[in-house]
Formats: sequence, structure tokens, C-alpha cells
Amino acid sequence: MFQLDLKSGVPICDQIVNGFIKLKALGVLKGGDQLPSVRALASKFSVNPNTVQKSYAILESEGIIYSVKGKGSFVSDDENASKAIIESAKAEFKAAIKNAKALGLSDEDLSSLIKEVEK
Amino acid sequence: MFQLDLKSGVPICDQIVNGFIKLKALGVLKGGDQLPSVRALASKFSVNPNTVQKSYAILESEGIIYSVKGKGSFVSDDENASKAIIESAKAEFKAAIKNAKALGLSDEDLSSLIKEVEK
DNA sequence: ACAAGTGTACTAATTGATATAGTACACTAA
DNA sequence: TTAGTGTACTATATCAATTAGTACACTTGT
Repeated sequence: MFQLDLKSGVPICDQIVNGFIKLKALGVLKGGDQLPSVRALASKFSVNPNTVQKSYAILESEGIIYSVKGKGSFVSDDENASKAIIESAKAEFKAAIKNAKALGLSDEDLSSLIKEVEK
Repeated sequence: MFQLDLKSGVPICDQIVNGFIKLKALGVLKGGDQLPSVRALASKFSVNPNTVQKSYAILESEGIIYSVKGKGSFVSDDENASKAIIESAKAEFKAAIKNAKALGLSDEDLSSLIKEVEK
């Protein structure tokens, strides 16, 4: 399970969303796996159930998970889900690119950095 | 001069800070150059003078510029300050690369995204 | 000396996003 | 029936960012 950084300034609900997206991308969570209940996860992280609920709603709207009243929330095995994960990762990376470019880094600068990280 | 995007969600003061850092990094602004006055820039951007003042205070605290009462604000001669900022931007970008790769994006994917993000 | 322009320092109010608090309802399974 | 689940809703609290307004100290040019 992932960790929350309450001091990071990143909204808690976003951290939870990204946490599960990464767990699925890494294969830790697979289609059909059950997620912690809204209340259980809220208790574990010591945050409000509404915040977790919001995260789950976002994940469901993106096709990452699906929720069933009275049963629980589960990892989706829909083909489109992985597409959503990729899109989410791309969006996050684009934001980083925009930041770097705003500080004057060129396309070449950034491209060379990509290769540096390879190891 | 740079532009502001009021709809981007990025705080105006941060955009102004990054704008000047970029101008200095690109050599458009050099040590000793005078910046627009707080009131003049606020008027040009149609934002509150306090917001510009805050940006200038941040830039000064980071050593990018220096301000003199009654005279104005000027670009600092110290090159190390802006270089340090560029380095930290690179470090942040590297973290984003690592993140994206962990989610399964390839070097080619990331390179093409760099070109996608314009301006 | 004066006036205009400069940076700086406050307090107050506003807005929007985020998170919390509390309650309630519908559903499922044992 | 009972406990646990997701879901919906209103209200409140908090915080960052911004705006608004005022005031003061300083420099420059006249």
C-alpha cells in the first residue's frame, strides 16, 4: 500500500487516486481485486470518509475501478482502464514538462534528461 | 515579456516568478537590468500590486533580483542563484521521468510528449 | 523644497478548492 | 435481522491566493 504525505500540498484525494493507479500499473493490483472499503481506508489514513469516497468516484469515472453498492469497490479489468492509466500518467508528465519549459529548459535539455534516468 | 494564464490554476505570483527566472536563464535579462515597477507590472497584467510585490519578494529571497527603496528592482549579477534554480527544476523533472517510466511509458513516449507541449 | 515615482508593510475582505462533520438511504451477505 | 458496503446530501471549517485600501520611507528630477 502507498503512503500519504499530508504536508506535500497535493490534495489527499489526488494522492489516493494516483496511489491506486500506480499499484495497478505495477501489477500489484489486478482486475477483480477488492479495494479497502471507504470507511476502512479513511480510518487507516486518518482522513475523512468523504475524501476517500471522492477518490473512488474519480477512479470509477476513469474506469480504473468499479463499485457495487453493498459489496465494495474492485479493480476493473476493462481494457480501457489501462488506457486511462496511460493517459493519466501522460497528463502528469506533461505538467512536469510545462514546468520545466517555463523555466527555460529546451526540448533537447529535457530529452537528454530522459536518457539519463534510464539507469 | 512573458504572458500570464489566469485560467491555468497556477498561482499568478508563481507565474511571474518563473517568468523572470526564465527571462534571466535565456539571457533576455542580464545582471543590472531594471525590472518594471511593482505598480507598472501590476497594471500591465491587470493584477493586484500586492501580487507582483509578493513575486518580487520571492525573487529577491532567492537571489534572482535585488530591490532598492525609491529606485526600483534589478536583476542580480549572481549567476549561481538562477543556475541553482534551473538545477532544481531538472531534478524535479527527473523525478517525473522516473515516475512516468514506472507507469510503463517508454523513452519514445516521453520524447514525443515533450514536443506536444508547446508554450 | 517639492512632486512624482519607487519599494515596502500592514490590515481587511474575498474567493475557491479542499477537507471535515454529520446524517441518511439503498444495497448485499451472513 | 444485523453488519458492512457504496452513495448522496448539507453544512461547516480551513487554507492559500488574490484583491482592496492605506500608509510610510526612500530616490530622483525639477
